[in-house]
Amino acid sequence: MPTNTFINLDKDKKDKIIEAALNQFSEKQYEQVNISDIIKTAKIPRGSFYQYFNDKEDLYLHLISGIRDKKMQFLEEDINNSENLRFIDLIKKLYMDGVRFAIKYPKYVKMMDFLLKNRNQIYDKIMKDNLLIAENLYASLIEKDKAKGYIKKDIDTRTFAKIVVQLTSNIAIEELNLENEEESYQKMLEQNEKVLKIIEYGVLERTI
Amino acid sequence: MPTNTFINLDKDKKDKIIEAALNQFSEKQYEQVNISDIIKTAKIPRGSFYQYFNDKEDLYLHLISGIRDKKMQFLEEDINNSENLRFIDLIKKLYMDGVRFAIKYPKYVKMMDFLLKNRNQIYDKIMKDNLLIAENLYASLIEKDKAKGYIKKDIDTRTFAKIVVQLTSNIAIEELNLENEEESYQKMLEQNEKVLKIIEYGVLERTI
DNA sequence: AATAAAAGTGACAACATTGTCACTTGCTAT
DNA sequence: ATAGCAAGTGACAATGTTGTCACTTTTATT
Repeated sequence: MPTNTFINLDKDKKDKIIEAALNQFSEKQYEQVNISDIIKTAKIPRGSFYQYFNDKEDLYLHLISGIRDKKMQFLEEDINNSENLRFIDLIKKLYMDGVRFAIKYPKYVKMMDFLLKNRNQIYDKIMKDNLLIAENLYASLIEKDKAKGYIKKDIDTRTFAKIVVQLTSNIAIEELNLENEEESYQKMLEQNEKVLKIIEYGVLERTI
Repeated sequence: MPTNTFINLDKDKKDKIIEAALNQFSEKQYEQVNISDIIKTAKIPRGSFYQYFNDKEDLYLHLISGIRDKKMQFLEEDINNSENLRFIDLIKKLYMDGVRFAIKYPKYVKMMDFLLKNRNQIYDKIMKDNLLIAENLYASLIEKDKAKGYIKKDIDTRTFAKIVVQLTSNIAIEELNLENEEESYQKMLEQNEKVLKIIEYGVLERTI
């Protein structure tokens, strides 16, 4: 956790530091980022950095926690309504809002992308739990939908949940192109549609 | 590429070096591996290393190329028979042989796993092409199956191919447990069955 | 204005790692 | 046996990075 000294800093200075860190972490993977670059960009002396944060990890976790808060604001409503929706429709909504989030905060998304694609200690610390929470949430919703007769009972719940976690966190992000927001948005949504269609109905021609 | 000096080394010494490198690269990600550890384990002097290889990347690419050769031996037959099989059955076979490979050469698989989960420059150099080749091969097979009426024509070929690449390279490997080969094998196959069943038939209850 | 506490500062030691180079050893062909 | 070439060797300079610490400056309190 950052020190109180950092918390009490005036907003401008705080922002400057966060911004500098974000620039680094959205361009390189965790191990490649070094404190020297951050303090150079933020124009703070070395000693100050260590007065604000324990080390690189401390700063990183602080950034991640900020991102998580922002993301929650976006998704809160969806999750509150999860009772009323079919699982597959909830996924669609979550996904659409995820795309909105990606467009609004591209650096956050790039930073999270590095995290997702770099399985290191920090990944374990942050994501293992989160992905498992998502997987568990999905699993319970899938079970409910099975009970309601929306989803085939002979589908393995766990596997289905894993697939959704995998695909939503991986495939569509390829389409994210910061140069052209509107196009990105369209492409990511389309990609999502196509993936979910396969999940919903399968690929095999019915030959009955 | 390794130098001739390395190529001409007697097999024992070569193996010792390869083995030492493999141990490192199957336990840590590329950036985390350092030459000092490798030469310490292989018990060769620093100068020798640089007489054999240009640098870490040179050694790494050499290892990868060895792995690729080994893997090809396993999959050759499957791919030669790809004409006669439905796409979905080819995937099943490729996958089963992939599992056999994983059991037989666990360190190779762990090393490749690090590569897959660490999107860096080297990943781009090695995998981008390979995954794209796989995706393209899959896409062409999917198209053929569509023509034959095995796969629904309104499925997006590219998306389907991407999903297969994603899922086959990610989900089942979680089950790899080097402590218990037999169990690993069973679990990985089961996991594969479940994933493919969802892809084949979809998850939605038919409510017609 | 004096004092104390908090914040800011940057030089520096400690450490880690890479690639080189001058030297040594071993091998081969005459 | 010896010249000449290939291979082996490890000390070392160069580089990069981290975290600390003694000192300075600023801010708050009386």
